[in-house]
Amino acid sequence: MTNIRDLAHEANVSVTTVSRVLNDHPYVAEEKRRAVKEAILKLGYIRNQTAVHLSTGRTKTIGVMLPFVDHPYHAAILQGIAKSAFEDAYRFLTWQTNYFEEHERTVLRALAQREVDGLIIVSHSLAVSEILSYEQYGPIVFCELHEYVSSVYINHYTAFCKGLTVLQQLGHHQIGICLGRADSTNSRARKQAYHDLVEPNSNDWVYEHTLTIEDGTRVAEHWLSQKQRPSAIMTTSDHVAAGLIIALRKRGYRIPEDLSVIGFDGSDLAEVLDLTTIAIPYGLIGQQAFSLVTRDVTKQPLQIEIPATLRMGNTAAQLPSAD
Amino acid sequence: MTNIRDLAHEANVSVTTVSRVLNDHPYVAEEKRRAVKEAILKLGYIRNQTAVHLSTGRTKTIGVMLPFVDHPYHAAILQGIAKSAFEDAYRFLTWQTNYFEEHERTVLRALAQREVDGLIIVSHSLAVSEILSYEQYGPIVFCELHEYVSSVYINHYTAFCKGLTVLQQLGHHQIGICLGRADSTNSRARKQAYHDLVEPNSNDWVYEHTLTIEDGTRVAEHWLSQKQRPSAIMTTSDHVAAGLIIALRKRGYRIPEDLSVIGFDGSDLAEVLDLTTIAIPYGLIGQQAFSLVTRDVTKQPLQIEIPATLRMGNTAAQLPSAD
DNA sequence: TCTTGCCGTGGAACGCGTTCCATAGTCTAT
DNA sequence: ATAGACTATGGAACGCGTTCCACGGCAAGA
Repeated sequence: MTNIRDLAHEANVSVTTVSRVLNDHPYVAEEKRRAVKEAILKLGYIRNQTAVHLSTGRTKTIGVMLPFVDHPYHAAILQGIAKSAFEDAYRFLTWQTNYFEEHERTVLRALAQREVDGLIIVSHSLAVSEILSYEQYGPIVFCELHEYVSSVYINHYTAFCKGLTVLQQLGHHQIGICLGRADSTNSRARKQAYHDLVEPNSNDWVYEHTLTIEDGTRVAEHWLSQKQRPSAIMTTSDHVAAGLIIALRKRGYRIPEDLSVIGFDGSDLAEVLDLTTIAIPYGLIGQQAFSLVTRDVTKQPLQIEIPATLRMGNTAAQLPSAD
Repeated sequence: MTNIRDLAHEANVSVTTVSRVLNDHPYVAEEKRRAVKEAILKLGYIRNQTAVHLSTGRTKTIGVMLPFVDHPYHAAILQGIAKSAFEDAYRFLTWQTNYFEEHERTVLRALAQREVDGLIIVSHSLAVSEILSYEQYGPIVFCELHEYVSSVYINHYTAFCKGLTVLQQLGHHQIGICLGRADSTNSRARKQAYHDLVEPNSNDWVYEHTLTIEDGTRVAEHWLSQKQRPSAIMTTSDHVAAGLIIALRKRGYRIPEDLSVIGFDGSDLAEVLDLTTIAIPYGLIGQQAFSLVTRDVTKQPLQIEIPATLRMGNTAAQLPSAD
């Protein structure tokens, strides 16, 4: 493989000059610049990026930690990252952790080992403090809100409030909610919204550990088994809403007449099923996270809130008989 | 930053010995091994991977070229790649090309520049010959069938035949199909199946350029506008099927009574809508592609066919009035 | 006793681009 | 005329882990 020294020899210049030509530095006479370019063509030289990485101490690569690359929500964020990264001639490495702590540590180690210049943490199960102990090795950006830490986030409290308020405006008083992982930051915020706006004390209509379509069908079973049923449910995600709706329709129930349902995400699924949902611009989260992780390291942590908007479909309706 | 030479000094051994300890090579006295490990702890040494990459000439990283990271089909393949890569302590770089040729060339260049050891091409628009001209820099694996090239593929001909045959067995004679990109390898195979099994000559019921939910609604419009309508449509993807079905149901048509529809992919969407579909184990494609791209370079190209299976839902039914 | 062969260890080269520092010529401002 | 600034250019160190090669010691087989 021909290298920069071969080029220097061929073009009768120093390696420094070759490097300058390669990097479009000024201070190279036009004549020599041409000579180097000819040598590149003649010898079929191709820059070895690994050498550049070692030499510069940067890889122009950022790491992305997420639990599942093929969940619509995470894939959409990834899409935004991919877009921004490409525009800035950055690369990104993706790690799918399945929320396993040991897998997450692999990602952190990669940062320490200089495989990546920075990290975007889309979702995690490790303690934030453990993650932040790696900040000495490079910038870390979260896709959920943490104090004093760079983050791009959805305000799940206000987002859930939007959904709950609409249900109340439609006359619903008996409202349930679905939550995802029990102890996550997001779930806590959502639960808080529920307690503040709807049910200060009771958890009878809080359906936990729901994330997938199957979980949605489980919620349906649960709802069916209850003596006192909510007339509306604000769900974790469009997937859960879909599973819930499909399962109930199969049993002969009508949505929204028998149960109003609001999804969350604004995914394809919501479109197909004409779900009323809280739409989140996930691609934008990825783009903003990328811009945060690549910006000047010396700057203060920045927190960017991404807006959630209610999108009306036909799965949430006026309560037929107000009691 | 402490490096291997600092360690050698601290532990009173040579850098060679340190390297051996780091890599679990034999031929290191237990005593020295311990001394090195103590030095690592004491100095807080962390291996610099970029140096390893330069030194070994390998990055243990493979590149993935795909048009969109957030399309379910591609994300599912990515998921399989992520799983296998993690298991083998490999990394992967993803490039989202949007089918832009210049973006695709960026990926090829990355291989030549040794950023990655090999490439998985999930889908592409560049000519295969141009892509293969980069094979000298590392293994390239395709996720669609190409002669004499390592590929992991779905036999779209037989897969489509499965769907078409079922429709015929249900009594349908007037069958339409949806295709994706007009000139893609997959579309050609699917069209061939259609001409061989159903309509040797006519293209009246071949709906092209369909990929998304919106495209599905477009197909619905088209179908509605036709005097002679097919009684069944085999679609490009579950998304197209979903768009088509939803649009027709909105217009008051019944599926499958008025039109039988078969999807393709076996996605979440199919599950939700209870689509009859051709299910593809996309994760498996990713896993196999990974194992091909990382296996012994000297071996012959290998082609692995991934099976497609018909999954019955309730969107394809017996033709009510056989003519 | 001599030859192999294996264990253990280290020096030094290697992979390769970047960049600091020194040198020198040219031009402008004082 | 001279200090200072700018243009050009190259030598050599640097970043850092890997590995080839040489060498000494020791045990087993001939």
